[in-house]
Amino acid sequence: MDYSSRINTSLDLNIIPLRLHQELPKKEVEHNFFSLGLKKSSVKEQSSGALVEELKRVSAENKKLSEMLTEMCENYNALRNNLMEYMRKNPEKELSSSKKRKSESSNNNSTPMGINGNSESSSTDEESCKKPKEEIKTTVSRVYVRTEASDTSLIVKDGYQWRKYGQKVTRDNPSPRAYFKCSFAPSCPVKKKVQRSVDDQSVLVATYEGEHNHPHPSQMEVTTGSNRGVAPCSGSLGSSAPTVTLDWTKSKSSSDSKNATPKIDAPEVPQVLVEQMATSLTKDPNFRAALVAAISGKMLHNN
DNA sequence: CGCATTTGACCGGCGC
DNA sequence: GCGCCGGTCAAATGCG
Repeated sequence: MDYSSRINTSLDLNIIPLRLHQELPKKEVEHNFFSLGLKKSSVKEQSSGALVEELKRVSAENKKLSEMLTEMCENYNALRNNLMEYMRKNPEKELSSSKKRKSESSNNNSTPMGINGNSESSSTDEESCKKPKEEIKTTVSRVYVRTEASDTSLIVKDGYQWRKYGQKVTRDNPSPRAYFKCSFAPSCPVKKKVQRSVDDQSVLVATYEGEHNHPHPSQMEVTTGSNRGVAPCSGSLGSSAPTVTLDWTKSKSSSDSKNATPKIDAPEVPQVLVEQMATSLTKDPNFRAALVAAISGKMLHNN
């Protein structure tokens, strides 16, 4: 439940070796990395020994991080189960501050979670009896994407190509909602709606409807790093529910096992969390510097 | 010139 | 039946 009291999620794990972090500015680390080969052997041995030491430490920290991640996932699952239980018991107590249209509330019935974007069609158990039309098997998933706050475009780069066909200002959100169809339409029936979050203007909420019936068109593009500008939104959106951003552009690199099906279905949460952690780590310049130092040490050690 | 985007009009469902 | 609202259409516009 209260992660913060049990787990330090700040990633401040002393992963960065103090020596590198404090004594050596980043530039100096890089400089050493490139000049290591020119140093005398004694210095080399000394520094490589220290680096091996640090490498061990980093490995230990990595292990610790993995354990924390596991625990966090367990806590998350427990929380989710509790919420599901609660919602099952109080189905009519939606967070309906403003009365929404029936169709919408039925579609979004499973989405307060935000995660598990699978929402695996609104036609699961309880809602199916409401409207005959709902039986159309459209899978609805919701994805949160953090963008630059100044970025006014409602573009979510998920690798697919979309054609915008409309934009509306809805009642419950002052920011406009953009409507997109898959550019493979009409053969591909997938639509998506993109709107800024009411709570956090820097977060785009993309709602996907349907499943692509064609392969991912940008397998090539993604490898060239076309995911700039889309950063995963870790943490919670608002305070009501834990939310997870699904960064579709990373689906290629995440795991080849599930790469075969470019479906809308959200990957299971632990995988997402792992990716978010990895992203956070790789974005950290200090971590990168330490990594560079560790790798160089390893290389020297092998030579 | 062709294609994508914009934007106001229109449609249909829902609540009163 | 009427008005509100979300969603879609399609003509106008912009861009390469």
